[in-house]
Amino acid sequence: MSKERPTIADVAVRAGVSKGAVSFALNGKPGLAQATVDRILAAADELGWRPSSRARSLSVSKAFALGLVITRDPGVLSSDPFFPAFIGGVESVLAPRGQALVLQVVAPGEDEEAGYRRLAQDGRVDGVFLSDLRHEDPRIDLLTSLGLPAVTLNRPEVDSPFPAVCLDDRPGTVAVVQHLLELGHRRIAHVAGPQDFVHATARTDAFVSALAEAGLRPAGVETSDFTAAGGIEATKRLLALPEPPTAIFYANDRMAIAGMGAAQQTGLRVPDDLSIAGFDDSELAEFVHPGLTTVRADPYAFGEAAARTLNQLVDGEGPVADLELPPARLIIRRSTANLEDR
Amino acid sequence: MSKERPTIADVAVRAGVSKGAVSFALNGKPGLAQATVDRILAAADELGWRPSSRARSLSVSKAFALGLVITRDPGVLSSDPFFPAFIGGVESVLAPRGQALVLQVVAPGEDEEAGYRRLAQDGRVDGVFLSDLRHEDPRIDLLTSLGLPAVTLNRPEVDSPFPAVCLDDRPGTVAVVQHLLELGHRRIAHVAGPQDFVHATARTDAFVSALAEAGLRPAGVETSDFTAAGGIEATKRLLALPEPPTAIFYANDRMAIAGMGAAQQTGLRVPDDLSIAGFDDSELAEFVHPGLTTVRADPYAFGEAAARTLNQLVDGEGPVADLELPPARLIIRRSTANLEDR
DNA sequence: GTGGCTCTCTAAACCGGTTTAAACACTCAA
DNA sequence: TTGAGTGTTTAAACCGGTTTAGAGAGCCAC
Repeated sequence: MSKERPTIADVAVRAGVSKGAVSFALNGKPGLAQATVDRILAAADELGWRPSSRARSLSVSKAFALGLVITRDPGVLSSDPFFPAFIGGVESVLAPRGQALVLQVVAPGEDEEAGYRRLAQDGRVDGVFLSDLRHEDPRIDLLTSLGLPAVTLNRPEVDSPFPAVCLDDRPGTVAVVQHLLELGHRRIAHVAGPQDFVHATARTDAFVSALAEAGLRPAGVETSDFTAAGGIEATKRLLALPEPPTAIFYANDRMAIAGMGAAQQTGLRVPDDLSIAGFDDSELAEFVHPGLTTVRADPYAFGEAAARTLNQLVDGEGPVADLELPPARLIIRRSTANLEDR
Repeated sequence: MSKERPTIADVAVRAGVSKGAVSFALNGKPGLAQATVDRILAAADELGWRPSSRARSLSVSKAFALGLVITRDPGVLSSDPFFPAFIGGVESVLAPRGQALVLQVVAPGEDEEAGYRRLAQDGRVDGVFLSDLRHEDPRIDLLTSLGLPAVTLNRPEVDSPFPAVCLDDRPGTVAVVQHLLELGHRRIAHVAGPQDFVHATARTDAFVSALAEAGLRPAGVETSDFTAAGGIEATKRLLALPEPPTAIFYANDRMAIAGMGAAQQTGLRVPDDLSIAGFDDSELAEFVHPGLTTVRADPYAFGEAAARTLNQLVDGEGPVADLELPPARLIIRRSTANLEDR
């Protein structure tokens, strides 16, 4: 029952033309009589022929695929709201073009470099998305030397030959701080992400400088790791300070939700005793109790934009411009409240 | 600086042999003198040559890639703890073999069939994982007619020519019910997943029959959609019953956590007034307040097993047996408590 | 010396497309 | 009648591997 797939030669025979003619017709190249084109396409249709991407890949030296290497512990990845939505956005661009997305998950301990190397040297992808940028990110040089086109998610600090698609976290962060200030908070702390990540430090920096603008200093900044467990630890340390904060801004929702649980466990009421804000607007943020004030980005649109930009680069039609997406914005829910309300 | 990649011909010249010899040496085929093999491998090494997977694909008619089509709304996918971990497990098998994972995310409304068709007809993958099995799942027939090897995640109800890798949800579900019964609960309700999914009904059925075994009937069964919003709606309906449940078992953690928030919002205390249990043991389950009693499967191991099985099938060495993984098991936390404790 | 055997190795076909150079058919102008 | 020009089509090379049939070389036995 596994009918052999027809090849271009079958179509050629059926239409009474040469292989080359079929190829021309399929790709809309000029030089064929319209009648011939019609006849060829009809024959292809009748045979249900679709060109083998394997053969095409070989002859045009393109993979018709883009790659995404996710360097993250699979366990932690589970509850990361970013990638699934991002991938959805990427797919929405790739699918209509007949491209595929090649995914690679490497645990932090493993050889991340090897992941990119494999993708490049096997010629499996035409370009990759560079996410979770780090300071002095070695991957920029790696990809340059591999000759693999890439798009960076946000702008790296090192000199980069690659276009960047950017979603500025800072306005959202600043909005959180202002919101908390307006509510009367003065002792505001921050649970940051790992400081080797550019986006983590961006949020931290924006937080600190927004406070500075109001003449305040952070009530505490705890560096954590974006995980729920880490969020709890950081929360405990902050609450144990001689002058504990009245509000905490977390660098992601997961830490915020976990931190909120930890605070509640110690008997604190949120938001009466402690205001809490997160970052991501993950699905649960709206539905935990109380609903989490957070910052919403649009990872789906991020994925779309990144895929489009990477394709522009891969297609090689002129220089590719950086792209700035609408910034993340504040979503106010019940987890933050007026300091006087208690 | 983009040094042209060396080809097998370059290696052949350098080693002073024919292309065929290089191929033999690389693939460990017999018939070459050991000295020659060494010389060839050395030459390949010096040139940094790795065979192009494009060319290999074409000549051996294999893609060296497996496919996963995820039919789910990207927004909902965000907080699904299953796939990322599953993919991590798959990768752990694929990476050492030099295989790639091709991912496709299609929104429920879109043409899911087209997703599989593309993967098959483009010859992009050698086989696919069939997840989220549905009743009378049309994809079994589709893949059969496409001639695309597959492995099903759990056993489909329709006759299937594909091996199944199974992780039984029922023991975990039964354990939840028994746990709640032991705590003294008699009015136990269930928030189910969409009943067109096999795994959703499996949990529901196990729930109902476990209760029946104790001579009880469900205090209510609300079918929902695995989302946080759906979990809240279902919870409200259950709590509005004339005889509301004292315990609710949710078909996944996301609905459970959201439902817990909803219950708390109405003034109910968890677990004092209402016990809550989930399913998945997602990262947040441990850290919400109170910690969520739930059922833990091992999606990473699931991914490993599925990838191994699919590769066996693709490699075509004899019949492939179904595989049964250790069942999910109960994790008891603070969200469930003795009925008398209040 | 010849046939047969084993051990190495190579030339060439092949996978299924794309692309280039050239051939062919036809018209039109000189 | 010839030549140039235009439009259409094809044959063949090519992408970079794998695989098959067979060529040589060396050795042994008869």
